[in-house]
Amino acid sequence: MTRGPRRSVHPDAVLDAALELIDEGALTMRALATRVGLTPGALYTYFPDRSAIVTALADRLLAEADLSLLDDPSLPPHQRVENYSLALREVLLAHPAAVPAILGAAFNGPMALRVGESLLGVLPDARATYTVMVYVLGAIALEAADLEAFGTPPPPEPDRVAARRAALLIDPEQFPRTYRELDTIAAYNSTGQFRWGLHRVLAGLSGS
Amino acid sequence: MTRGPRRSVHPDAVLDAALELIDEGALTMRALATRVGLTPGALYTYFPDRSAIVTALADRLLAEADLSLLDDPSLPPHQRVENYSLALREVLLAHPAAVPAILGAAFNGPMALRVGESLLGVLPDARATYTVMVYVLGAIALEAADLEAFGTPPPPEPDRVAARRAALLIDPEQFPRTYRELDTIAAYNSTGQFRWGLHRVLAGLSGS
DNA sequence: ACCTGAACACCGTTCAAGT
DNA sequence: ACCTGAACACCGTTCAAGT
Repeated sequence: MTRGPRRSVHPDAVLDAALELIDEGALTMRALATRVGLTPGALYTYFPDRSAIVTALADRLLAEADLSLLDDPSLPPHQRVENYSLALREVLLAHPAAVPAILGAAFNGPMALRVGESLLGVLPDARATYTVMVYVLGAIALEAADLEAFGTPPPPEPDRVAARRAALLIDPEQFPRTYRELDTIAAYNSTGQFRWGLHRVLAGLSGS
Repeated sequence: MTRGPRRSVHPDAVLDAALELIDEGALTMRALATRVGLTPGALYTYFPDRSAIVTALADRLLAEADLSLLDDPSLPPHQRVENYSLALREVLLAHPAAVPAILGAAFNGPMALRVGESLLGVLPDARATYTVMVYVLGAIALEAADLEAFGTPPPPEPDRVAARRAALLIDPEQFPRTYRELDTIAAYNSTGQFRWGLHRVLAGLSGS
């Protein structure tokens, strides 16, 4: 019974443009309006305010990670969690500037609910589920912050690790333990470290 | 040989005022200048720009958690990590609005380096150290985001858990597992969940 | 060096008026 | 309902000029 669209642009097109602008470094209502061919005031018939756009965007980004990775019955539970976590990490790190919004806003959104429900099907109890979410989102948040320091698009991971290693100038007298671990520290923000930590976390949750 | 101060206010006083304004909900250069009795432009003789203020503030906040908790030789390593983590959590959750800045900025700061060095004295290897930092900072970030939804000062933890529980209206048909765990989910942002998860993470790291 | 006053180039949001 | 044009009340930052 709904009539044809009266809007000149689809709300999803607004979110597309918003994500582009976040990736480019600055999401403003004025730039967003220009990009979709509207006047700033017109955006307020699509979303009540700027924060509603960011929230909607965060939830949509969360939806891009394939949730069915958690359901594959042919794989052991920990493998499913790892597969989904890696997928989520990839999706979110493709848009590092949007990550802070996700931690703040979207984990109350509708998609976050679905993620939680699926995770509960794989892990022993709710506390374990939350512990994994904390680790995965925490790692992604720290990586995203670091990633923003590089250009856009950022150089590949090995180059980033090498650049970080070269930038770490540590006084061995003052920070002897740090100095000894510089190679590992330079690789903190890497897929390898992410997986290593996730394995340890899951191991700890199994023994409970 | 340095002469007496020529500045009308100490840089630390600028940071004090900046933290107040963050806690009140909005740190602007203009409000900050007014609070310390200056004109906005004068702030730029103290800090090169707004982000430098936020970075300095984040590092100072990090310094408020007692690092010596990690060194106490009379306690087992895991107990020391827990004591410090709880102290850091308390310091940061007292200023939830400042937490995003800490994740983004300060973990390259001078104080972050000292935290890392001390942690390396307690935990087996650098990868384990980072895994703990990810868990602790991730949990604090998620809790801080939630805490900002409450007033200032926020109600005590049990009241917050109860309020969250009452707000969780879940369809048992669509989200059966979530529905079954509502009490636990309402307590995600609590000292108990934080400690439980930290114990599991540390257990996982011991077995490596 | 530190600070003021004033300006520049922006913001998010509102709202009467048009279609 | 959707949109424009214009305004309101802000921003961070710069800079000549004063001390």
